[in-house]
Amino acid sequence: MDRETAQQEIAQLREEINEHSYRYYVLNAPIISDGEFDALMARLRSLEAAYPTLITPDSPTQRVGSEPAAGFEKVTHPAPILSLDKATSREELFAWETRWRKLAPQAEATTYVVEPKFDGLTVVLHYHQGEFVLGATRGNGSVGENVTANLRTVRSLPLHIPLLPDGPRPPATLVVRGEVLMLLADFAALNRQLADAGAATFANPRNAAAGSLRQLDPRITAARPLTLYAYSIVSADGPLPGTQWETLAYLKALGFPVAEDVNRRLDSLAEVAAYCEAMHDRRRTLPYEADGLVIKIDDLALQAALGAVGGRPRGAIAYKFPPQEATTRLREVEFSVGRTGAVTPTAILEPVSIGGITVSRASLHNFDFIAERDIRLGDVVLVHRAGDVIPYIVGPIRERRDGSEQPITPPRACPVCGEPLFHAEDEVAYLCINEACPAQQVQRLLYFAQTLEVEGLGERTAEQLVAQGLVRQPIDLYSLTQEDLLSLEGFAEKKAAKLLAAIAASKGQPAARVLAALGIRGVGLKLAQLLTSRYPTLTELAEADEASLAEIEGVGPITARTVLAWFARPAHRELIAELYRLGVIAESVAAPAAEKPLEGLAFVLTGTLSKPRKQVQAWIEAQGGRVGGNVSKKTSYVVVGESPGSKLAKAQKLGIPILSEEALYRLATQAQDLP
DNA sequence: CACCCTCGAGTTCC
DNA sequence: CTCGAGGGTG
Repeated sequence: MDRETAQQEIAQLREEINEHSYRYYVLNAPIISDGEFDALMARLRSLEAAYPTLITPDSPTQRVGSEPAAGFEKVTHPAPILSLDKATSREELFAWETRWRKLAPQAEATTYVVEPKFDGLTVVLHYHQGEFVLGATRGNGSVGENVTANLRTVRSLPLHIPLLPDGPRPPATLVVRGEVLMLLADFAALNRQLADAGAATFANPRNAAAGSLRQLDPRITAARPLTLYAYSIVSADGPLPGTQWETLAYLKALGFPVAEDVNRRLDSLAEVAAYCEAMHDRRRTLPYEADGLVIKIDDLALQAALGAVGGRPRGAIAYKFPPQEATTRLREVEFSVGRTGAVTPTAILEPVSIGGITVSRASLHNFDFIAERDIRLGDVVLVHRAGDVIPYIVGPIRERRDGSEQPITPPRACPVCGEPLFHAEDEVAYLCINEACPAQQVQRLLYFAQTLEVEGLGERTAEQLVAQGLVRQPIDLYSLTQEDLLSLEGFAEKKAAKLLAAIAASKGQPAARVLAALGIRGVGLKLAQLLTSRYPTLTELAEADEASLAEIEGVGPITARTVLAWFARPAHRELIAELYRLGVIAESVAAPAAEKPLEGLAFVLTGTLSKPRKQVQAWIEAQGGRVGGNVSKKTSYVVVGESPGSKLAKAQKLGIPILSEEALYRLATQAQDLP
């Protein structure tokens, strides 16, 4: 191939690749597969390798990052980046409207634009004749740093505009403001990758984005999954839209990603306030972190006329969501003993309100978790709510130490029974290995009752039954009498009869369920089903040998050994026999081979469904499908209910098909009709 | 042997 | 929801 032909093909490839990137990153509607896209890139790379002089800085291959810079140059922004006034309530929003209306009594416009307040880094992007020539960080608002080389590696940043040939012609010079951030799914993947490599992880997506953008070596930035959203035009030589809403549309037409999922134009502040409040719950379904919303007067001329006071523009305001994290003091650490004997540390916190609820406890998971984060007694710790629900300790605020903080060490003895704890070298957990430990007896009983769905047997009752010596192991439940129960505090005839009935009703269960209820380490419902699919009765299972157990798909040598060790004990064999004798385990009846329309499909459920999630899960499994906890490449469908969680975002990112609950039921019936 | 995925176990608050 | 462990895979 001669140079000229190569040059033509290179130009064509670049155009194609840019168009497909735009469709993928900005329009979210790719028209070719990832594989085809990679092939185009590979072809371009090989041509450029053959003709290195044809490589230009705006080539899509150059997003991989160039040589490291010695430091960042300073860049003076064409207009200072101001910070916004804040509002945390509907009242403060209305106060803001009253304020600006006083200054512009003639104004009739009541139209506002609401946009996400991204938790990322503000960047200023300069284009000359449609080419991206300079990109800077916010810095102190007036002077930022030149991070052009790093920004070039951000996939969703247009290197030249417009991206589509039929887009509007850009002005000769154009300065755009936007936000660089890391999507939550990308952040999680990056942290997993860093952790696996033994490197330090980032505390949050914002730090990850900041750390990635401020790398002196752009090749590192290139390997980090950064994303851009644009939201305003700082300057341009030529006519510009007169409203914020049109500006957003114009930016999109030029090829910039805009946050269409959140952006709204609303006709009154009452609607704005309602939208803000509705976003409290919706924020966690966003693919990125946002700590609030930005509200701007749509009319840009009016915005400009209102000016700024104290470095804050009057024509816009930031609405902050109620915080989902807070700092508080770690007062104490409590140690609990689970049914397996594992000792779990729990932080007792100075009560603090996070996102509307008061948090006073949080799991510390294990002692490695404490050591990794260097969490100490008396520390002020940062607490957030994982998935906006479960309190999670992010780590200590080291700056707030006064030297009185004490290290947290694993106890030597079981906090409940006092026996020495066992810590295997290659395991994280500290275990109480005393089987008679009351804590374990209680937890095992609870687990058994829960697995067999014995209603009315809660923690308090379980504790009493064990403390009174009425129940040592779960099977003792079946010999409880009315009299026994009446001796317990809070039990009168009605409650006692109810519990006895519930215990009796728990008989006649499939072998798998009872096997799971026994609480053999590592054997839950799934594993129990695997085991009983090969050995339908527990008596047969007890006779199996290690090798044949480990042959079962999904059962490995370790699980096989644990199971066998359990069945090797005479007391346990006795227990199995007794469970059959009492009828707790039903004599196995071969289930009729049902139609399995969802065979081989993997589902993940998110949001509130019309029926309890468990019920939907059971139904899917009855149809032959599997239900997983998190979305991965292997997930076939994500079933979405009301106010879905982060799984929806992940599914969209991975391109996993989304089903409504109704569509799920339809899927099963349609499949049944297939030949 | 390093990855990715699934499962089990423990957990919070109302 | 998070974390660890076990199992399977390239």
